[in-house]
Amino acid sequence: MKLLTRNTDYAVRALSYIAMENGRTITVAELSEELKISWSFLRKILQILSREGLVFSIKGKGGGFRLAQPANRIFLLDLIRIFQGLIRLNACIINNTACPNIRICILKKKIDIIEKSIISELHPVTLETLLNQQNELLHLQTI
Amino acid sequence: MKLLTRNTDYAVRALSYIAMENGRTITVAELSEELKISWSFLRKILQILSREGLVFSIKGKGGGFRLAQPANRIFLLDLIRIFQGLIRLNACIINNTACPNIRICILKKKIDIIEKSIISELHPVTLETLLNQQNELLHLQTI
DNA sequence: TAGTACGATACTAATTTAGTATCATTTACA
DNA sequence: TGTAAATGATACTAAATTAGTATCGTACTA
Repeated sequence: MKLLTRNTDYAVRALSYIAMENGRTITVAELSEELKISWSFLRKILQILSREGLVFSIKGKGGGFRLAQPANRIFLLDLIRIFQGLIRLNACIINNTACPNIRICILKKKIDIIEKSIISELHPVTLETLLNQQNELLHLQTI
Repeated sequence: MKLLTRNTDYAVRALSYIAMENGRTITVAELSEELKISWSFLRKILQILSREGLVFSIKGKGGGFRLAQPANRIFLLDLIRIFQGLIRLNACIINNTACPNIRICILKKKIDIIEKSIISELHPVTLETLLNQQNELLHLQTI
């Protein structure tokens, strides 16, 4: 059971990289090189991010991608939604054409609680959060 | 993202059925019929439960399965472990040959918290819990 | 107008989950 | 004693999801 798939993971990394370049336009080629992630896969991911309005794209020579939103408006939960769909832990048992077995239903409550917990932990996490974290860590290392 | 796979789901149902028959020996054929679950799939699941010591089996004519432990000693978390492996939400990102990107590491904390929350919600859930729940519900309906 | 970049989309490959089949062994009992 | 009923072990197939690639088209810049 994975909380984040590779898509999401790479999206986070790509966005982080772009964010740290302060408005420079970044090509997939550069991202791929710097992050050591397959060019074509990254390409697809960036296309999706663009379609979803998280980055905007500039075509042609000198083109590339920039953030379409400030880092504190880019939420991890949105990335998860985009690449993995809504978080629904109980799809299997509960939505399964009306679970034919009443004795499992106590689990629904538990699962709802877990779902809420996941969301409440992840809700405050934005691209900015992740970047700040990095700065803090870097700072600590220099002390 | 599923919290429980079908394996686990069916295991719970099968064990519940067996538990409610008060020590009678139950065949896979009966389980399959009553629970409307594929015979061969159930068969495999019961074989695993047997190997893992949650039920014991009686071979030959008149044989079948019984619980090898009282219902309050059969934990949902064990079933999850058996059929899905340990709950490890961060396998992808963190254990991934040392996540090459420091900026993701704040997620580790969050993910650990979520993992703990899942475990603490599910830890108290035993077969007995699930059965009692059913009794309560049935009771309520008769009032 | 050539080259560089993204847009759309279809395709393949790998992994995980779900489900089936088969042969061997044990047991009850007619 | 031998046959049918049951599980044990294990290998296999199928479906679904995730991961990754390829290709052709379009826009932009120099």
